[in-house]
Amino acid sequence: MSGLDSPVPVSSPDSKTRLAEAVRAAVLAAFPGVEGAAVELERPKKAEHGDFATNVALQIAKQVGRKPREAAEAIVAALATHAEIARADIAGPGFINFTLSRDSRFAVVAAALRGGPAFGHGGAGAGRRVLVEFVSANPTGPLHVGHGRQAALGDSISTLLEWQGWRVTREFYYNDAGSQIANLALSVQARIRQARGDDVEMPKDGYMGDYIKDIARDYVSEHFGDAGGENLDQIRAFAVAYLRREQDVDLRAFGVKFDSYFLESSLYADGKVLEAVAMLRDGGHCYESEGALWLRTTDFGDDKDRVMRKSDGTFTYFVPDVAYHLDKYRRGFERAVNVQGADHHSTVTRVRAGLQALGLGIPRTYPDYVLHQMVTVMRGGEEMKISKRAGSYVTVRDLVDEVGRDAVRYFFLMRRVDSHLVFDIDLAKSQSEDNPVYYVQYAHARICSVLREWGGDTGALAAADLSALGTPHEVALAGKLAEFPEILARATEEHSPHLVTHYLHDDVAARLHTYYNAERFLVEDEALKHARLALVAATRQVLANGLAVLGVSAPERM
RNA sequence: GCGCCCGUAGCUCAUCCGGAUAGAGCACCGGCCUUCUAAGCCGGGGGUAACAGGUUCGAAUCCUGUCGGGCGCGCCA
Repeated sequence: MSGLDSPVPVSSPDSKTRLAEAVRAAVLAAFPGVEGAAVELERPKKAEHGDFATNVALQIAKQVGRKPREAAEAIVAALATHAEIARADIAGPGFINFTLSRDSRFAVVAAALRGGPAFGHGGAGAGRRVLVEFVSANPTGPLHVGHGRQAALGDSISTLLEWQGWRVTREFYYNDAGSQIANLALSVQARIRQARGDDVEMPKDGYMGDYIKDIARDYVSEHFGDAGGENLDQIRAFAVAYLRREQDVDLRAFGVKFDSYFLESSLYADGKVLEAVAMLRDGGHCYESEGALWLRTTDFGDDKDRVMRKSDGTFTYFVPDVAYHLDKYRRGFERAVNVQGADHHSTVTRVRAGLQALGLGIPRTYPDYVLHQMVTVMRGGEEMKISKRAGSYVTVRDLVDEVGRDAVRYFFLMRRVDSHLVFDIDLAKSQSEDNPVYYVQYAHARICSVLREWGGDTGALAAADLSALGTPHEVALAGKLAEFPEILARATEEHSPHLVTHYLHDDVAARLHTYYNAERFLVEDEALKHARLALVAATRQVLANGLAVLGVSAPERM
């Protein structure tokens, strides 16, 4: 292909890295032996502060016994000529502001177009393995909105990790044997009997949603030998299979795929629970009291010790939890990320304590936890609390049916995980720029439309001559595009997809909008037209890649 | 009572491993404008970042305390 040389290696040092190294060298040249001079380059908020800024002079001023601005002058004087730097200015209390050359400013356009769907990938994971556990809903009912938030978060965090070179396994863990499942079987049994006219009560704390009646009806129609609902084991197996199937339908509609499903019961069947108990005992942190077996988790930072085996001889959930995470570690997952609701935060300390008590040298912070706050759903200015199917809560399916998968995913990712999320159904449905997902998708479709209207070879734009670019809008847009790989790297480290949503909306789509209003792209001047089309095509690529990380589609027409 | 999270413009939220004048959208006010898609544009008012201390050259950001809200504190999962 003409003009398309070998693709830019995505891991090659970019302007920022090269500049940081040059500044570090200058600092050492100006102040030999200076310590702790970590050169952090940041992208200033104000355009007049240039493309990059560093506070290194302020950091070292005291140590080297100079005023910050004097130190900054010395550093600038020591700075070797650098093709990418157009100028270096000292400003404010002692910041050094760097302005890049025009070529450097727009280098991102070719990088994004050549990188294509891979633009934004990084190598931090280096092929290591990570297990992301999320949703992990017990098969006792339809998925609720909290599970939806977990599904969106877990899937996006997984994608982010993949983009940084991690080998990711998405895993769904579920309890198929505990007391909640017994309760499910009893609830179905009661509905079977009620349906044939028996005067029976629902169990205490039974599941009251209409779906229990559906399961009862299907059970009866498929199990003629048990019209009276006598076979509780068979009912339980049927109900679990039924609800697992339902949850899978919902997850598929949501576009989430798991690589593996892990059953709590398998930990018992495979002897892993007993093995974990034996290991904990050998570790010397167990004791018997009041007829129960305890683990001294207070040795590892817990505020009280935890029961492992109850006085009735059964284990608490804590033991299989430890066995499960030991199993993750043994399967070769160097890291594990658990996405759960904040109501599980009390398990964090005790699971980690249990893993420490094994004495295997598992990292103290294994696994990582992403605990999200509550979700409430608003419609017509009022909180929506119930659904027909589930009875007492709003389901993922309700949301997806009403506003579509893209909006649900985007809305679940828009907020920091540690703040309460209000899902505004009316906003999610609206086709207006007030709706953030619509706004971002529209920006993408609009660029596609411009490129269609042009009708030229978009592949050739990667090699376009960009020397006609240079307006403030163009500089600002290109600068934001260049930030994309950094945003992804940070979102990965912090398990924070919301950084990507804000970046796409506020930084990319909004700037494109401004640019669109300020300039025409399909102008007479061929060189200018190609340069502008290359810039917007690069913008399209960034929007598409960002949406892909969120699991949201990037439509070509709207 | 104890633990974790939150408190930023009228509203919804960014910024938070310390940096420059705390940003964006909506709403409000004043002008202009009718499109490569069907997103109007420009300008303006609006802030004690809950509160009080501390650390620092510098605090929305880190630390302590107070107030307010959410969640969790069982031999339930």
